[in-house]
Amino acid sequence: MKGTFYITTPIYYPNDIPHIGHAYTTVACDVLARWHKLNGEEVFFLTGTDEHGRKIEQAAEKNKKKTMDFVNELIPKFKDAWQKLNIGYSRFIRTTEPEHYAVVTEMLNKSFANGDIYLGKYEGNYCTGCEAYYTEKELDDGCCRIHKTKAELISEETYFFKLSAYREKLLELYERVPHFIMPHTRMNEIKNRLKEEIHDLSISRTSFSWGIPLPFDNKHVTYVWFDALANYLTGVDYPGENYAKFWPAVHLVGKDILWFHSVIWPAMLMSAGIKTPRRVFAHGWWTFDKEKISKSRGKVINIDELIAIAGVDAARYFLLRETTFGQDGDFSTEALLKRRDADLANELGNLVSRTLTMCEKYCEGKVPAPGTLDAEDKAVIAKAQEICKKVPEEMEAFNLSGALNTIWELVKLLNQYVDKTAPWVLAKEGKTDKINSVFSVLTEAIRITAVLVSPFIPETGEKILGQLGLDGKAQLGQGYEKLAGWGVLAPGTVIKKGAVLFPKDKTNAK
RNA sequence: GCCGGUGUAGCUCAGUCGGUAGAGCACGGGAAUCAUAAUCCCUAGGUCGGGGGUUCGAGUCCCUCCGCCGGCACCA
Repeated sequence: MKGTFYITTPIYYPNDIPHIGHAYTTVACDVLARWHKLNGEEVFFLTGTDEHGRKIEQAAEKNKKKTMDFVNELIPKFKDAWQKLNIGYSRFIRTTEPEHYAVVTEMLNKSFANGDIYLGKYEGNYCTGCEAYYTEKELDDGCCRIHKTKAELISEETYFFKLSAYREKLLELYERVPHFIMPHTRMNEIKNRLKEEIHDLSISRTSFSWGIPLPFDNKHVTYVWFDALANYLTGVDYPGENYAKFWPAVHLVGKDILWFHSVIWPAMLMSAGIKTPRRVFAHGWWTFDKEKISKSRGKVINIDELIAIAGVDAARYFLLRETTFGQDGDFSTEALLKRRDADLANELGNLVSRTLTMCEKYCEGKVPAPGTLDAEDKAVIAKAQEICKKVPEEMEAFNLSGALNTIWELVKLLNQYVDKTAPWVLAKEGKTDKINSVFSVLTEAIRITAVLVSPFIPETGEKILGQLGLDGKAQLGQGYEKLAGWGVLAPGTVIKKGAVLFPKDKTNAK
């Protein structure tokens, strides 16, 4: 084993319908998890749901259900979505699990014992209709958007966490771990914000009861922070074996919740005497046909719709290739189909297809032993080896789109190589030595491509390996060093050209 | 308002330590026929937002103006 890798998605609010935003974070985590697994590391990949809070409590009431029953009915939607998207998580955590209560309680007790939690008064704009506080920004001219009534300035007793006490320590953390927050511009934003004064954090409520009671005052229920964020510890059975093995985690989050993960969460951990996370990466948002995603205006794409357009792998590929990882992107059906057709069907799919067809025709359907390798053959091998070195560097920097770009350099090179060597001409001329070299190089380079691509589009990766006469799953478990080497595919292996990888004629792949 | 970023070919963007501009896509032309009519080759004369400065020489450094974008966190 080469070490461990622990990656998390945020826990999602189960009241939502899983849509492209959830899918993006989750797929990106899945790709990183698969990559590290491919690299021979032991991987723990956590996702789940955040099930406490006033909104859930109210939604359950509205549906005339017991809160727990109501929540239970919402969870399959998420699990189902992840299964369809081929997400290989290690654990699906729910904040309503008893184990989680224990972890949250312990963290609260530790912070309390440290003197980081104190009783105070929270003052805010309160809408009686919603029974909730709102920030200035969330109000229209001081009025609640739902009830259109003036929010009242009221105060209530709540416990605070001394976030302000951790300002310096957080800044030190960012200095000590240069890539703690990524991308770099986000690090700057957070640092700048922290240069100013920060307020302590209200961590309890008395206005609802669906949550975890404070261990030192059970009139109060834990408000989001200690509850939701602590899931990352519960996920690895803190303080048990998995925790010892996998912590600290890499958190992948949307840019909207970066503050929580890069400021509040590390401060909480410091207070509880627990190691801070390894890294927090904030990705961008998707627009839909250039418009902000909005449920009310129908500008949402849920996961079933996403997959229905061009299949699972095309969807996964699109999300990670279309936009530089970390920046915002625009989703449209046309753009997705274009990616599927141009990159996946025409370039990758067709490369496999033309190679295997010719291999059947000119090499009796077997991987040939190479003939004498000339300069142009060797150039392809050299490039493949170079790419095998570059991709891990990009994955290490979480540059997922960059990694795909690099992999496609190889795909493009191989199509060029086919055209340049023109095996159909070689066949007419009876140049079997060169033909053997060409198909030896091509099949091996395609094998490498399949390996590189497998974290992103796992189904396709395995299919290609299968067509090369290999057992895809077994292959991918062998460790990157071996898989990225040249000469793994043994001469004489019988290829099995299968169905076209990305058929274009149907708009519905599945 | 404060902080930060950005403005480069029709579109999306690369441009490292300053030395007279690059890629992908789209468009146009051609080659080839193994393949999912897929692939490959050729074609970009863009005042590098405006102006000023430093320098032998500036997308590349400095100043200034204009435009656009992001952050300003108890938005669970």
